[in-house]
Amino acid sequence: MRPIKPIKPVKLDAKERILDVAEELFANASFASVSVRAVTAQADVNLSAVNYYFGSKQGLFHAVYVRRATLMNHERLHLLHMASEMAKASGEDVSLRDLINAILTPPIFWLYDEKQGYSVYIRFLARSYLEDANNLKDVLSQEVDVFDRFVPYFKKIKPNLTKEDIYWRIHFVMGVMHHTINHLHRIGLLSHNVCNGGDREEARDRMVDFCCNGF
Amino acid sequence: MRPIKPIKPVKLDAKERILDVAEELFANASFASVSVRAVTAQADVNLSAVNYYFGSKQGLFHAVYVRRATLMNHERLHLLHMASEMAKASGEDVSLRDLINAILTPPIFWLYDEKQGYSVYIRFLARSYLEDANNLKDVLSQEVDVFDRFVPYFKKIKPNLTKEDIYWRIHFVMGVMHHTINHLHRIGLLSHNVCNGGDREEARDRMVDFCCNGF
DNA sequence: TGGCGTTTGAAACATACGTTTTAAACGCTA
DNA sequence: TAGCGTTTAAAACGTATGTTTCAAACGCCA
Repeated sequence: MRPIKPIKPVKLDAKERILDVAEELFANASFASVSVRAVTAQADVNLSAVNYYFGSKQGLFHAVYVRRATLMNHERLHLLHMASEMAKASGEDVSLRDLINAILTPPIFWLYDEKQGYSVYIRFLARSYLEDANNLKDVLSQEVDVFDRFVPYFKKIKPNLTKEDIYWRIHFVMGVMHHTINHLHRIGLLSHNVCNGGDREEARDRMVDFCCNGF
Repeated sequence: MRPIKPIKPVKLDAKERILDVAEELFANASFASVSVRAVTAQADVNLSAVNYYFGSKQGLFHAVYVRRATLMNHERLHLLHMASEMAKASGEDVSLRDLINAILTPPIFWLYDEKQGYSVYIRFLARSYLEDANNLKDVLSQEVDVFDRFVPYFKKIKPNLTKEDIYWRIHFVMGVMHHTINHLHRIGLLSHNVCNGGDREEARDRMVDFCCNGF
């Protein structure tokens, strides 16, 4: 039933298409409930392609993760760096708001980014936190490294807090973020459609406000 | 180390044992990755029992939920009621801390309750938030009803907040809670074992502090 | 004790899954 | 064009799954 076949097929790489589809499906359902067949069918690719390119279903999952993992944490560190430079120039400390901003802005802005598929990735990432920890050891360790870079700044602003306090509060900030990401659509139900969560600046600012005060 | 064994074999109902095991397995892994066979084997029950008692695997999942669902929300409303009575007696408003407390204390205390299996249920509940929304329509609506009872109290304490503000902040409080429940073990990794998250009062108080300030 | 509704036991069924296999088709370089 | 490594195609394999079946065992009440 195909129409006239074009000379050059305007298709992305099969590998890339598989990653896109897998990202989307894994973002919306658990690892076990997403079948390789569903991925390959939706990516318009042969069933064996997944095992060919990625070795296994697990390999595919991991590949989806690593494709964009470091980029987001680099964005965080970049925001931290910029805030640090600005503060240095004006002779002040980095503000608490800057720190929270640097942690929350990349994921929440990605969440609303429809074009490049980052939105899907963020939901994928948030969901994958609940999968078996084996798949995600390197996910964790990378994020831990990033937050370690933030701790001294928190400590400088709030010298009376212990490291324990700071870790707990970073943990809560992550909680606000993950829950917002996973259940953003639910704010409508909770509020009887008073809130809609459609504006990324609003969501970001509300989260940042809440977390700054919480800290 | 049980004392003398009574004459009647002290086995729980098969039905109850299935629910206990399913609760535990569903708390630790996704719906699709938990097999009926794993449940029945661990519950020391025949394979067909699940379909006999609950009709289907989905039915079992739903039964696990409904077994303790209303109780927790009743505890929340009870705490709200008590705080309201105390406040009335002293002629004051219910404090913000009382409200946050009433929302967070039941789940977080259940989380640390080893004896009655409530701990497992709380993790089951938090995880089930990420499963397909179809299974959980009544979960949501019940929780929404409970929080609606809280809104007027928030409004009275913070009259300058809009309803929208309040719903967003309740949403964030839930985020802190769910993330803490799902990733409590992770606070150790994040903090390089500075924090351990072993004390329910500490966890509760830290969450309440954070959320009170955030509000 | 006898009878009957309820519960359990063991096996089988049909299906969906991840993975493997084998050969054909493709794309590039010599 | 010939040759060869890479990619795709289609089918099959073995296994695990949810569910059904049907007879045996049980528990209770007359």
